[in-house]
Amino acid sequence: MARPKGYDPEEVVKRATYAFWQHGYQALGVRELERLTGLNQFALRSEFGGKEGLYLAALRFYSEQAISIAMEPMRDSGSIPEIIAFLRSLITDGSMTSSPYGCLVVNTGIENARVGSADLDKAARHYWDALENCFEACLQNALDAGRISTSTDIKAFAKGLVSAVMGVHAQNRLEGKNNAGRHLVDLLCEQLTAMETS
Amino acid sequence: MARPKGYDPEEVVKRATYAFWQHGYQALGVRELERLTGLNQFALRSEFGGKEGLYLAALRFYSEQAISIAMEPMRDSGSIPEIIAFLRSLITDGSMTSSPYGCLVVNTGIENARVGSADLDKAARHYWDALENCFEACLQNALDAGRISTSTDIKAFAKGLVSAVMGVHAQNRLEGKNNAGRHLVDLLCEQLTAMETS
DNA sequence: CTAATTTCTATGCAATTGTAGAGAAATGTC
DNA sequence: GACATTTCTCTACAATTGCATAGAAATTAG
Repeated sequence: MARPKGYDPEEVVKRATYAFWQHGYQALGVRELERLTGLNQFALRSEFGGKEGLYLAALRFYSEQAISIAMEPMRDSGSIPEIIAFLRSLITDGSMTSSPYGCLVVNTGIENARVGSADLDKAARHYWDALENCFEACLQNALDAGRISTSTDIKAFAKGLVSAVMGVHAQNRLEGKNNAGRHLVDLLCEQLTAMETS
Repeated sequence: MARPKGYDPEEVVKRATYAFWQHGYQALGVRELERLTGLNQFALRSEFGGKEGLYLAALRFYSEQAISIAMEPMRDSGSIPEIIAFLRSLITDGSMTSSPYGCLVVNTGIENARVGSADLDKAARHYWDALENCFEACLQNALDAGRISTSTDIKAFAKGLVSAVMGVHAQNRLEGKNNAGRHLVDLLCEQLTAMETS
């Protein structure tokens, strides 16, 4: 009935994600993007809605992956150890949240790419909200279990951890090493451990 | 002997700093840059070496200002309170280290602007080294005064604080509010205070 | 006033940007 | 094999990019 596509849409999104992750949005031209993803110019428009469309697809892919995989252990019955494990995963080989290129969502927000920022802002906000909720749930579980002080401001602490995660990603990207932010991770883990044992 | 310049070089660098700070490097075209700085096309080349040259001048200006002003209290006889004051300045109106646009050095590093990265990397590294040294000196002073535990790994802690500062700036830029990173600042200040009183 | 020197304005240029259109190519159905 | 449908390649286009050249303008020295 029709000519088959010469590419795998999923694979393309995956490759696009890594490409934007590494180079950013503006610095990556469509021709280089086509080369890196194996996409042709026509498909970039017809299937993904051009450079901007593919960028949004990449951002959603990254976000979904990170939320469904990296944050998963924290979601239901997580507590302090799960937070610590997540923080450690930010600087551990093999984790998708650990990269010499930092975090796509952080990079996107800082580059402030002049894309139609409506969908873009929404995707970014959704990501950080998910992370904050995970931290908050874990802290609440820890509090319910009597493992941390009842005087702890859980919401504020969760927000603080989110910013710290951004710091780890930023440090990783600035140094081009996926474990450059390890000292901040250590610092946070020590504080979490101290909260628990006191 | 010659026609006088129609602009104030210092003022131009100042305005360029704010412009790049806000818009980033790539997203800011030379024509808009000229408009925002009051510069003309000829002067941009002859006096500053084009867009890239002005960018480097802006980065140096920002760095020098921050190092000589914001970090100054930490430099000589600083201790824990001086670190706390610096961290608070990151989210305080009127401080040059507090901005809804984050930090020029962080933004630069993350955008990974494809400028001749030799000078650029050097400027950025110098900035973070200066900050790390300030933190380290303050912690050393605190340790020498017996105000914190001798088991504290001062160098590691200082490095962790630097990453945390990046996180505060990132959060500020992502939300477009100069105090968005306040929860991380609170978290760090609490930890520093706890270290001191224990 | 003239000349010399520097700065400014105007125009343009080669390169790149993202996008678009037209015909060729490749498939399944008849 | 012919057709319809979808995908792909090729070319091109308008816009923007940063940069550069040339002549005009403004200032001081003589």
